[in-house]
Amino acid sequence: MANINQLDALGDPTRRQLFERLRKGPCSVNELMSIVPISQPAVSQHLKVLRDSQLVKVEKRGQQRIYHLNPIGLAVLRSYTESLWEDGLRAFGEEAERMVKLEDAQHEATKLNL
Amino acid sequence: MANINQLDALGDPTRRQLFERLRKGPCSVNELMSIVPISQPAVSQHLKVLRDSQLVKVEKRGQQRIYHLNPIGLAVLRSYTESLWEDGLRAFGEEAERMVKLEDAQHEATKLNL
DNA sequence: CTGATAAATAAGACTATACTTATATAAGTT
DNA sequence: AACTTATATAAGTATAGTCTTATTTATCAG
Repeated sequence: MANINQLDALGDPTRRQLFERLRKGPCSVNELMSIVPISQPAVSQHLKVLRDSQLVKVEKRGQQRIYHLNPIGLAVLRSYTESLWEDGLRAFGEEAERMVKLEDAQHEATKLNL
Repeated sequence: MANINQLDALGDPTRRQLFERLRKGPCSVNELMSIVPISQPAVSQHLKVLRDSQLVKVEKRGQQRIYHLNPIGLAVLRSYTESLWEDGLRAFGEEAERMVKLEDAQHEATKLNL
């Protein structure tokens, strides 16, 4: 199974908060610090995890680091959930089929009880 | 921000293994135990997390519990990554726009250097 | 009813990981 | 060059969360 460590990266609430901020647009570490009640190093560590998962990338602007969404990780995650959804549809289809059969059976049963 | 704890649920590798098995079709706890090198209670605990996130649901069959994918959680996760992808496209679009501008500028510069 | 099998829950141990403080790097300012 | 601002890295601590063993609940077979 491939590297779906985007899920690991998003598996932490604090990291999700940072990530959710980045969804709205690029942001410096300094600004990211202000939206989460932890120290600067902690923020940097979270950002490293997000970077490693390619959900996010950095751009150097002077002494600042501007964080952005990284389409690569987003694409991986999307294609994963997309294929997952297909499996779900299949599963749900089978379920629906069984439910239909059950309904039919009940319908037959009902007719017999007339 | 809504309840995206599907991401918490999938933020653990062992849990992902179990979940990946369930993608292929329904499965009893007993069978799930065999694909992961941990005790039965540990498996049950993971399944509880997956259930709570609605990624998975149980069907009682005699003394067995058959686990299935649950379309609800899959749908939530999918719609989340879908909107995420849109944000990514927007971000990538802006980036592309900037790159185009940069190319234009370089093109102009090149022309000036003729 | 007794015993066996399947799974869940309880409680505590162990571990991974999210924090902290301290320090390093690197760019900008005077 | 010395000082400040912005971020990253290092190393150790604290804690959340993943395990374990023991026990409970529930269903089936004799």
